[in-house]
Amino acid sequence: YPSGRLHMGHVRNYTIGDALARFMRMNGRNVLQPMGWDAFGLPAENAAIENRVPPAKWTLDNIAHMKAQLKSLGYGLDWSRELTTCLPNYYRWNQWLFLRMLEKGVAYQKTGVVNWDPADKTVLANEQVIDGRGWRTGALVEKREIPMYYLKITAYAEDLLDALNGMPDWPERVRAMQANWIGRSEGVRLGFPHKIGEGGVLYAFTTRADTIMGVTFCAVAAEHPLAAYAARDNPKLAAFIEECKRGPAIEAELATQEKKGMPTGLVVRHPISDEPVPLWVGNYVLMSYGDGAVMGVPAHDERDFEFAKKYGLPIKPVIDVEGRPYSLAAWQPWYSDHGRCVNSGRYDGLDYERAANAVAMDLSAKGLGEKRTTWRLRDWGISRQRYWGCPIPIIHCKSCGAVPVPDEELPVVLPTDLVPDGSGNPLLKDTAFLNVKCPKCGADARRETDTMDTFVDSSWYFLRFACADNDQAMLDYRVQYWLPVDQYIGGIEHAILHLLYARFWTRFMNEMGAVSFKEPFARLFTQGMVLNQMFYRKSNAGRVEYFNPADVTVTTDKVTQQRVAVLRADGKEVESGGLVTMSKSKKNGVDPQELVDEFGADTARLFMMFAAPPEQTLEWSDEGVQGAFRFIKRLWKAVYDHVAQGPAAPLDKAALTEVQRAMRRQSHQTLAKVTDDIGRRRTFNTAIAAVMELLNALAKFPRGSPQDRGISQEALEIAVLTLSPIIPHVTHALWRDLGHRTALVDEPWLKVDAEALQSSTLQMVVQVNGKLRAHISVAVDADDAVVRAAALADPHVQKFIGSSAVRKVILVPGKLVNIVV
RNA sequence: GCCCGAAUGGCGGAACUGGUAGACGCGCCGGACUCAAAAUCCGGUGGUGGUGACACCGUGUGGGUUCGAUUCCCUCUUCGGGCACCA
Repeated sequence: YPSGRLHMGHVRNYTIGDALARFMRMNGRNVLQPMGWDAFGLPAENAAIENRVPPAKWTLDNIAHMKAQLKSLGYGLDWSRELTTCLPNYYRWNQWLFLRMLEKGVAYQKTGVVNWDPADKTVLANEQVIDGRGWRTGALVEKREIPMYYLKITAYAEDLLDALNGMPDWPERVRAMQANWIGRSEGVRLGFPHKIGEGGVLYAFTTRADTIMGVTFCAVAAEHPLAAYAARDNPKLAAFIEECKRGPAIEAELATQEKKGMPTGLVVRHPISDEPVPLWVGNYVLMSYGDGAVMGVPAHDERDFEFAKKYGLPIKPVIDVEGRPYSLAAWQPWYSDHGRCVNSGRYDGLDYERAANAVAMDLSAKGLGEKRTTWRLRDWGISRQRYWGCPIPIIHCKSCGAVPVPDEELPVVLPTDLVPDGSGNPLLKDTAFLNVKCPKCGADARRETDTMDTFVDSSWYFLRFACADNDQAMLDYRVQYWLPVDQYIGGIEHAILHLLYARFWTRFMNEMGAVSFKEPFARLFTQGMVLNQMFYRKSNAGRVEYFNPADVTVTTDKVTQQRVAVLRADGKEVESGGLVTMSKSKKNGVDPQELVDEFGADTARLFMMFAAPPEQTLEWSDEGVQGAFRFIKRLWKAVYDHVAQGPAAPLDKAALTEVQRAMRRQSHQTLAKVTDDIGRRRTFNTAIAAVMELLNALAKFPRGSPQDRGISQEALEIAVLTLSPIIPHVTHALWRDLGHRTALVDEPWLKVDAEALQSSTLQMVVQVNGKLRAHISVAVDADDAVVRAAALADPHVQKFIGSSAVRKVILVPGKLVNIVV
């Protein structure tokens, strides 16, 4: 996202990618490393409001600046394929594909709920709602229901879930998160018949049909039709329903709010016993999951238990968990474990599976339910009531309704000169954009002013890199050559939404025959976040302002021992928000430019790769930058000291001393380790450490004889070549200085000399009762008896054995001997 | 609240498949060089006790499995990511 300047997260991401690209290239692969700008979105509108500049200008200026920064870091990017999602030559294909989705019924219209700021008269993103108030106005945010477009990702839920099993090159944690997000639940849908209104059946989904005889109430969501019916002549209930509807739209807040409910005064009938069951409205029941209703079994569900306790509803235990006594006083976690049915009539004695099957069969015989699979995943709402996004290609006509824009009239071009002021979508005031003729009947009509979620832009951009120059089609034959992406690199924060949307989108394109594959990313690497301190102030009205940590001083109060953060500009206190991801909106990003200016791109790259393993969260600190810089200087000096003595003679491998053989062994061990660390493990930090060790060893190595010089030459070549993916500039120069005429970037990766790795002895450790007591040196081909004898013979080992009897000797070949006494 | 991770010296981290805890770097301490400082180079550096050899303790907490646990299992704590309109 072109936020303005690169931050350390970018440097981390692109250095991993560039180092891998260079490594793969040297290993003979044809590598395409592209770059593009996810250029629509909220920050541009916020900047526009603040600076009174059109989002287009702000965005394109940022792109120019950041492109220069990327170039200064020396990334090997193919700029001929550069993409910018806010330009019509890209987003026209969003519109084109959206129309295809409409035709297939994959895109459809229904109402959805949005955050409404009554002061600014505008829709707010979740990020812009803080403690229920608008972040600019501080006004209490309301919920509004409006028509929106949705994409039917739920139709792909099963395939999206099942395919995760065939993706071994995705991190386990990401697959687990996606599987849980899709959330397949096997259970029973059961009906509670009732005579409310014209009568009917209240349906609810449960994964615990075995507890059905423990139902003591039913609860529906505030949006449920039965709730609305019950509220018709019950003002208190109507008020409660309104309160629920105004409540939070964010799941995290919904799940942590106090559980509240109110009886409707109505009853439904238990589907098995036909007994009356009171019907409640509960703020913890989600209309978007299952049927918007739950059966209340307080004895075996923690939420229901809390709810029943609070409102004095009966609690009826119906599951016996290994004979453990049930107490009504307080919830015990094992109450929700599986067990055998009790107090359940004909189900008594059945275990979970048998009981659930029996209940499903009985319900099905009565026409009141059946087994069912329910998904947590919801359809993807893509409408945004916002200016800076891809226009949804729809025209609203009074007589024809919502009419798709004909393909030949695409793209619907977004005006680029508007300046939003924070109060509503400026497109609503742009008559040139707004007023059109209906494509069907020709009458005056109005253009759709909603734009698409920016996740749409990022759901297929990787495909477009293969054919960015094609202005006739969205994709072409070249996609087949390059895609799917061999190595995708992104932050762990994208584990669910972005990656799931891209997988869904690729499936739709596969169905259309546009691509031959269903999974867009063969290998996924999730880099850890770069964190920094975050500071903010909140006004009385609820407005929030963030401050750059560089402008804040943190001290510890001598009296209270509490840490106090003060903004240097005005000397007044700010609140600490702890360690969070670097982001533009929180103003806590660190610009790598200073690092590049002071130490150069190689130092910035080396330091970032050395600081931590790339998958791990990294708390930002520039301590240690000097170390990276120092190491590059040491490498430079080592090469120059070496070449100052003239060209090295070729090695005679047959006539090496023990010291020379050891040096050669380390050189090739280092080459093997770096190859494995980059090629397989992607642990650049340990690869760099290995080369540092090699250089340390070389510094102690004699350099008198021609053979010594030949070994030094080889060691330096290995060091320079293996570091080149990470620090390409310095190593390019040093490679030439070492006497090569070809550019290092075009050299093939070096091969390990197996002969150099050979050694006649190896070190083993000896433990007594699992504690390290001695090191022994044994011949590589020594058999177990010899190793065992050597271990027992060690005087230090003998001391610890003393007069005890040796009970057992455990021997791990090549590693250790453990003597148990 | 739910889902997914993480926790190792003063600091960043290493230990890849249950087998030498602390590689490598930063910082710090001592020394060399210098009129001096910086830079550079050499040596030391987990804690406790000991002149020393060495011993004991030590990987967030508490438990478990094992000849052996940073690594596996259970419990808890803290921190980070996600929770559908930040991207």
